[in-house]
Amino acid sequence: MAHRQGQQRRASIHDVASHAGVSAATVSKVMAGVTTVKPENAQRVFDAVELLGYRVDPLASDMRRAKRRIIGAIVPEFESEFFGQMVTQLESLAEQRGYTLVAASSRESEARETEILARMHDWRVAGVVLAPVRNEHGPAAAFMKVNGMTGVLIDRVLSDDAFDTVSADSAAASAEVARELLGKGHRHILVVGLGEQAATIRARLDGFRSTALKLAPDVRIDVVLAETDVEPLRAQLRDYFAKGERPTAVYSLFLKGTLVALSEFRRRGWHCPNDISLVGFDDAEWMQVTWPAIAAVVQPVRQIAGHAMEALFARIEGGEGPPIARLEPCKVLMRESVGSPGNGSH
Amino acid sequence: MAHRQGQQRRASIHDVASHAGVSAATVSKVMAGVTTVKPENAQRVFDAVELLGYRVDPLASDMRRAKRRIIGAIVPEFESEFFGQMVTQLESLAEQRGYTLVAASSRESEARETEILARMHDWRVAGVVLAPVRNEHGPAAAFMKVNGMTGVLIDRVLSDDAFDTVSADSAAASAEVARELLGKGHRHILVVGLGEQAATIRARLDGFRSTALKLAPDVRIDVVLAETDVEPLRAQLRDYFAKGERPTAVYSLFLKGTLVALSEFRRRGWHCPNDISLVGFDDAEWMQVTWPAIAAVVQPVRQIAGHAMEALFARIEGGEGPPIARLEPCKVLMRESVGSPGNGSH
DNA sequence: CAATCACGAAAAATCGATTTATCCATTTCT
DNA sequence: AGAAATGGATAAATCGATTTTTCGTGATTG
Repeated sequence: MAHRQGQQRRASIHDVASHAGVSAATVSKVMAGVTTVKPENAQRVFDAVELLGYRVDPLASDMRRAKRRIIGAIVPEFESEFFGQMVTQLESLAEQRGYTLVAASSRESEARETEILARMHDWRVAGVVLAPVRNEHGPAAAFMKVNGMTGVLIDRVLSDDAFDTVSADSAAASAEVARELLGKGHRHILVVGLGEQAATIRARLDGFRSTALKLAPDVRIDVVLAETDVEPLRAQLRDYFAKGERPTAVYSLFLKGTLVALSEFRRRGWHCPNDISLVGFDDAEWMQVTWPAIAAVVQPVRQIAGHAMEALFARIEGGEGPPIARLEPCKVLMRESVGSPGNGSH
Repeated sequence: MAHRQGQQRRASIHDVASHAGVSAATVSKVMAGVTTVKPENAQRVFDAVELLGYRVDPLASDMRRAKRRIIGAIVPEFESEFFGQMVTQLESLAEQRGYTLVAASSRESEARETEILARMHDWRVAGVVLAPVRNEHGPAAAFMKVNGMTGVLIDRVLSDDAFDTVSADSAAASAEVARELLGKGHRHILVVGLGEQAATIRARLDGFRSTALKLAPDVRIDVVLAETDVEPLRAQLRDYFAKGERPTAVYSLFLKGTLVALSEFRRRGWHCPNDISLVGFDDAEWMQVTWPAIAAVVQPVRQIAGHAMEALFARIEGGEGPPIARLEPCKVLMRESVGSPGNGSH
């Protein structure tokens, strides 16, 4: 761990200045690419920089600046494909603009979310992409407002009076799922979800229900909504089926719910789509290689990330005007896990 | 976006000092929790801090410090469950010690890896957890050495002469897979992998092959190794099967390979385990809810993260001694996708 | 030929803290 | 009583840059 090279102090602008025989101010100008420096001196500075392996110290450099070329990203978790792809996209887009993305996860805690935000504020980030734990009305968004931070809210949000928002058009996608399922003849459908993420889940549920009822007023829609965690949902679902309920299709409003549903089907020996149909919000790579392939609503991650960054940079560069709420269309992939009721063997 | 509060300049230590009627030095001491301050003055400082909403500016505060309470984490990608869980764990462990974790992804590029590392060095991180793209001999580890950075290498590494390493015991896990498959009677096995990640993939392949050959010298082991990307692997695999090769089991050395194998099986209408058996390195949540459940090697993410952070903090706190290479044991879950050859219908 | 400009570079102020050196009152010791 | 020690606070130096101001020199102009 101890190395000759590593021991010596990092070269400062003054070291470069004295090696090049100029003042620190001149070095600073050369590094900034200012043209009012005699080419000869500039060259000596470049040589000294090369020789000493000098790099501008961002801590010192940024101290006088109001904002740094850093974008903060806060997501509820890193463990899902969705947020993993989201952070990857955001990171790549930030890099393209010469910004550095600093990512952190709130791990589904609003308190942590606000703490991270405060820290990012201390770091003077130029802007923040926040995927709130719950919705746009939490303490984190409030903190951003009070402190005049620049930011964009994504995913579990609908619209806000202070920040631009970008999210998947959950309601429209749910409506399409409703059309598909009813079109196949389903008249008893179970919807499973997790309540905490209010904004999105509500949109998904309402979008589904209203469209379904419009198409077939006699349709029966059961809802199993857990408050916070996955395990209670599993228990509730187990109870539901244990009571003898036999919907012909299940629509899961989020990925974990799809997994829970599948594992319950498995436990009971039900196969898709013969015994029951299944559609889930959120696609995953594995869903197209399983038997059956699982039908899913694909969220447009790239579009959400792209428009979020576009909106954010527009604000960073001083863009004015009322906040814009974008809804990006989803794609619904009806795979083999969905069939018509009554084709099964039970 | 414009708010009264947000407009006004952030309070500095001097603002607090003048409000409290003391010097900036005194404020600094109070903030640092030094006891040699008259309680009365300390109280006035606290009041002023409260009133002005003062927070220490980390940029200024850290400027004189050699190291900041920041840990950098660099992973090859954010999109897999494995690295998602890893970053989550690392973040949580850093938080427990009062450090902030800054995560970034190299997106499978060694150049980017080194750039990120240089940036983190500029930020004076206290230490780095690096999951290198390829192995411990890349430019990133070299950079860390030259610059005397404190760090730990994880995942795609075996051991290093400068840094502690922590990774899954790929060889042992592969050996166990070999025992399981041979025990079930398999004598023609295909191993699929991606070559770039040299360190790990090689260990997995060698561990499998040596054990298999020891147990049954007559076993036939085919290997399909793609260089860099997934699509070439898919093509190679397709060719392999098209030639009429019919191994009775496939062992995939990494998650994406498992997906590729499954999708090829699907294309050809083969079912596990009747037509062919499948085991994959890397577990995922969905593998236990599909039909059949997919056998997998579970990497001990928590242990790897835990020991990596332990080792890192030991070094940060000045721990000396030669670098330690840890191998964490994996668990092999033999699920339904593995059976005995010849039980099938083809 | 003296006065004004332009150019390039250096000196000094600044950013917001921390830390060292100093200073002033008391209190304690001889 | 005078010297030394102590507690508590402040002034000043420092970290490593950027930015503003100042300065000197040579070129242009009235």
